[in-house]
Amino acid sequence: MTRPSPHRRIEELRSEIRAHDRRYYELGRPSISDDEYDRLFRELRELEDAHPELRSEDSPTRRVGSGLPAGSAIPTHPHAVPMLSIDSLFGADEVREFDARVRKALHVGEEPVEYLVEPKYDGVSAALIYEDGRLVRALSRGDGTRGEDITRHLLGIRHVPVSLAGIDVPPLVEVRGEVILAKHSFEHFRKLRAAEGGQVFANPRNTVAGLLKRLEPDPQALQRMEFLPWWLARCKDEQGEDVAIATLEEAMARVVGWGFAKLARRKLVRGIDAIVAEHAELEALRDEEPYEMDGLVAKVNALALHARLGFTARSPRWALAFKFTARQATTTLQGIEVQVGRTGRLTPRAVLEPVLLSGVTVRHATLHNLAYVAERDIRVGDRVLIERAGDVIPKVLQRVDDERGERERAAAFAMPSQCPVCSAAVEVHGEHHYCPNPDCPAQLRWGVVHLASRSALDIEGLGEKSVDQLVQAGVITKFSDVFELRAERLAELDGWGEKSAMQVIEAAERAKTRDLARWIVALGIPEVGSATADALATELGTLEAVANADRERLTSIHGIGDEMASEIRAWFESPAKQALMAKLAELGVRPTARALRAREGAAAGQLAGKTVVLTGTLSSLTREEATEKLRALGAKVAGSVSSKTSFVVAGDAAGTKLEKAEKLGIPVLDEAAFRALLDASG
DNA sequence: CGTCCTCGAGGTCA
DNA sequence: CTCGAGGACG
Repeated sequence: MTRPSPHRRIEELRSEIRAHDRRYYELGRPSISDDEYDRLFRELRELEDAHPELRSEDSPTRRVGSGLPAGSAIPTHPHAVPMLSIDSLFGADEVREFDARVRKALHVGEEPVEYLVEPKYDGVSAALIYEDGRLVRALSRGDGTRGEDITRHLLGIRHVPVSLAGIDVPPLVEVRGEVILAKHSFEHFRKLRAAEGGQVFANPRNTVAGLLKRLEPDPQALQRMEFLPWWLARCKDEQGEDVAIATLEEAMARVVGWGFAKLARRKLVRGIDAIVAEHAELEALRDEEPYEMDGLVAKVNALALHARLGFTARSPRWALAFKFTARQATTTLQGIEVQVGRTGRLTPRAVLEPVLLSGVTVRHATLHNLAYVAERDIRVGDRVLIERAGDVIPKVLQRVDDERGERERAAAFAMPSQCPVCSAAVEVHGEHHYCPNPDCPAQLRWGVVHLASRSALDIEGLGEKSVDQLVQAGVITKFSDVFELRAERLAELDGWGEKSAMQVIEAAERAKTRDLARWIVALGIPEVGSATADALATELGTLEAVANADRERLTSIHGIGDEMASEIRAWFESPAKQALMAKLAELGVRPTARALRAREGAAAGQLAGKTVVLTGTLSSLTREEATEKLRALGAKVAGSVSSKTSFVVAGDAAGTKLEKAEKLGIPVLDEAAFRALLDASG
């Protein structure tokens, strides 16, 4: 095998890397994996190191920061043209008002104005200054009038041309744009950092900001960042006169011609309705975009009109930012409560100044445990960044620095040493704190809620609210009271009419003979959830058999090990639980025995041996129904995607499970395909 | 020992 | 729906 000469190979690598760079941008997706890209890049750098004579100014490797010794602080320079921010608007009405103001100022009557519209990518703004086609300086926004010198950082970024392409490059050019990190790069980076134990940033934007603030550029990290241009701030000819350019569209075309990335979603529209429509379209595409975007930016296209419209103190009058509903928000932490859960676990919970987040007002958010709070040094009074995980559960991501600088901060959060509900001395197990008192009212409350919940006995009319009330009133003082509710007693309480009382009593009555697996779940044995309950039910058949099974029998069941067996034995051997069981039996509780042959039936199903994962929302049936149907066909329905998953059924708004399935190359069925499968097997 | 999987916990709103 | 912790298993 003949080996190409270093010279040939270097040229090959350079052009290959440039080609990937280009595809990476124009398609918004890499044509090869990041690792593969890194490998090519490394090979090129090694070859260049070995053959200094073959180095070239325009090699992709020249982008990487040169590693000069750092000064004490990043120097700043003035912006020749102030770097203002664009006014953020939050509703179609505000956008229409903006347009009305523009048309009034321009005296164009009803004539629609032409706007250049593009996604507002969530990154960090930067200005790149080129003299005679060479990058001489890069500045951050700073305070708008002066920016920090981030030249060495920007040189390390792919697609920031060191020199502008083309023959007719004007002697002075300033291009502004956004330094961003694609979502998949952020993920990669986050995992890497977490593995190294380095600082982990909350989102791509913070990551970029953090990396640009470092005195010493981090070449590896910078290589993953990208630059998307959004404005040509200056373009001067030899005489120092503005080069004649009529529209923003034309200006951006030039920028692309010089070698900058082209925004696939930038588009020219006429009139305000088109902007509103584009906003809706982009918001729908939000999850599919490779970059985080938080809205849309629309700018008046004709540059002559920019001059006529001018600026307010803070922002240009010819540009608007139309934001999407926020998914992350910053708010003030007003307090930290400690909740006691069903298992006695103490969970700190953030009390927040109410803030609007993806369409809902968030007042509380989880703080998980003491370690989580301590690691982030979150204290009452801090400004905190919150997000709804999977657009559902709010959580506090991190503390954000207060612009007003360091203030006196509250004391660090500490877990109480006594249970906030029953005052029992708190015990610590690993990361978690527990109230050890089995009679703690909090445990009773959550225990009853759990027992009545959908996945357990599904007793209608016994939600959190009513359980609270009944526990408070002393109607429920132990689990078995649920099955001894009396209409006369309920009638004494507020909000309980004859009808609702009857309904709950009947629902409880029906619950007595619910399926065995549900009953096992309802008991609330530690470590025993629905999967384990299911296994116990199918293996042992009756509640008595479960209660009497010894360790050996238990651990012989697939999915049950030492730990679970101990918990199960301990539960059934505890005198209090034995009393409970006796009482339940006396009250007529007879869980419906599980037919042991259910397993054989399953084995014969069409989907026997398959593991299926559901994600997203199906429109024609609920998750439970889908799960049941799949089980009936012999499939195992798992909660998370792994290499063992046979296929994934993805409904609307599918989340990370879908991504993972795609990454692992696991087949994905959409709802239609899933229905077809069910029909074919049914 | 690493990988897979289950458990448990946590908002708001209709 | 998602995440971390930790149990089960090969």
